[in-house]
Amino acid sequence: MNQIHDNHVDISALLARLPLFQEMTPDQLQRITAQVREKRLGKGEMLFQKGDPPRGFFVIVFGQMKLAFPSSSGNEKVVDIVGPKQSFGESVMFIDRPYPVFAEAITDTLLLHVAKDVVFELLASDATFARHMLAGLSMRMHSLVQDVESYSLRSSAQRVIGYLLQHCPDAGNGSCGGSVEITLPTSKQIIASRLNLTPETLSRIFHDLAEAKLIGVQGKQITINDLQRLREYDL
Amino acid sequence: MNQIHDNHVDISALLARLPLFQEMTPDQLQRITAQVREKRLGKGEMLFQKGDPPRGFFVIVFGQMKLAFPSSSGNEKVVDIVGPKQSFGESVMFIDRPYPVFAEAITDTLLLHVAKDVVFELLASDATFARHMLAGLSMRMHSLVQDVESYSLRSSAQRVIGYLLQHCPDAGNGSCGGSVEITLPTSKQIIASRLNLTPETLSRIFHDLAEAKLIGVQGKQITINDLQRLREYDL
DNA sequence: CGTACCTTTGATGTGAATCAAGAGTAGTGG
DNA sequence: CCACTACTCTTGATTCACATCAAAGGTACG
Repeated sequence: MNQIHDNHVDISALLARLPLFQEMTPDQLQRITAQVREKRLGKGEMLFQKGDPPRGFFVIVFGQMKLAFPSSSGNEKVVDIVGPKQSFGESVMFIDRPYPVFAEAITDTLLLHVAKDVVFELLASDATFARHMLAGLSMRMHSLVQDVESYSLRSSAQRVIGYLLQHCPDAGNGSCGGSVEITLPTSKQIIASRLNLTPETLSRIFHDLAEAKLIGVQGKQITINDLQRLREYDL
Repeated sequence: MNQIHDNHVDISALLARLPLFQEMTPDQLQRITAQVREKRLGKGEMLFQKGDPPRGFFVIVFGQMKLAFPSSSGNEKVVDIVGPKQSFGESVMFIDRPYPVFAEAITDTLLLHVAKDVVFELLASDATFARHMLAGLSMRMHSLVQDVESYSLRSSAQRVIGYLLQHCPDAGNGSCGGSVEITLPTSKQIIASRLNLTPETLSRIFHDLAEAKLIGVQGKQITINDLQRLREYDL
């Protein structure tokens, strides 16, 4: 049975596990939960379009969403791929602007929608919440800035390598020269767009890296054979 | 006499004019002011390097700073050009990370430094301040996202045109087809980097636009002859 | 088991970078 | 005030990384 048809979700428990709502009293959590709306989307369904007015932010319970710019000539630029426990749409809440991207479900997805006014109430009453919110936004800023760095001064191969390294489960272990297994979170075309590449280019880069024995590719399974050498690989 | 040598600056008055500190009681403002440090930089001086630990954020009183990524091979990527009344460095305060960019004075500059702990105190005591902070960060996120859109799916000429349109004094007036005068805020090489272009390419684009009678270029003075047609210009 | 989409591979094209000079322009000091 | 130095900006010739176009496998799913 598909998860999308399970109708009982413990919203409070889900929210409590998010960094944003940590350190929250059960009472507060209760008030939030009462105001949260569930939203189910089938694969390929649109949550909002670029230009729509935001009324709150979203948290993914299960599934995957992509945030992207539409573009004339059908192609689109994926800005972010968002998975379970992650949230999106916070920042536009705080400025009176329409969404600058659209959001589409990559797979069947269950979302929670937290209304804007709940957030503003919490902000007024709870300084910890404000700090968490600021930290969350700051994190997102940080990754965006990293992306800008990638797009601006790294080659396509370097961006792919950077992506693989970021997605190593065993993060930060510099001394380990062994092999690591990665499962790509979604299709190669979406990842290509996320990295500002065409699917063709991504395919060729994977091919080249595999030929150089740096990685192995089998569908969505990527094996990094030599973390050290991959990090140092140039061009 | 150069402004950098004027030694008396009314910090409170300056802060009061920033969106971030609007709606603040004189008492609060006083407490902040006491904790603010002035910092003077000569043209070309470095404020911080990529990798330095942040201890607060900065506000520009006069002058100009550039925020940029260093890069092997001398070239650098300018992420932002910041001018008077604008602030920078807020977001890294909220996450325990080093600066992802460096900051260098483009001209002689006077800055105010607001220490991290002052911000956290205010955050705890004043929900309005928290909202302003969130709004400020959100604005910055929004522009970064716009930049990503530009870099990803606009041609170099489109980015230049977008830049010119953004810098029209008479913003938002769609019906006016007349001419507008713009003064570039800094050197063309820095603007080129900001737009992810080489100086050569920017120069050629200006040349082409001028040849098409869409703009006039005289040093830093750009005259937009036909707003309408410039907006529609394609390639 | 066929249709629709994702992925790979090859051939070709092109936008912008790079390389290389020269032409302003601006600060500096005699 | 002019010469000297140091940039910044422009212009042209050439190169290159990546996109585009085209077509053939793979894979998944109704």
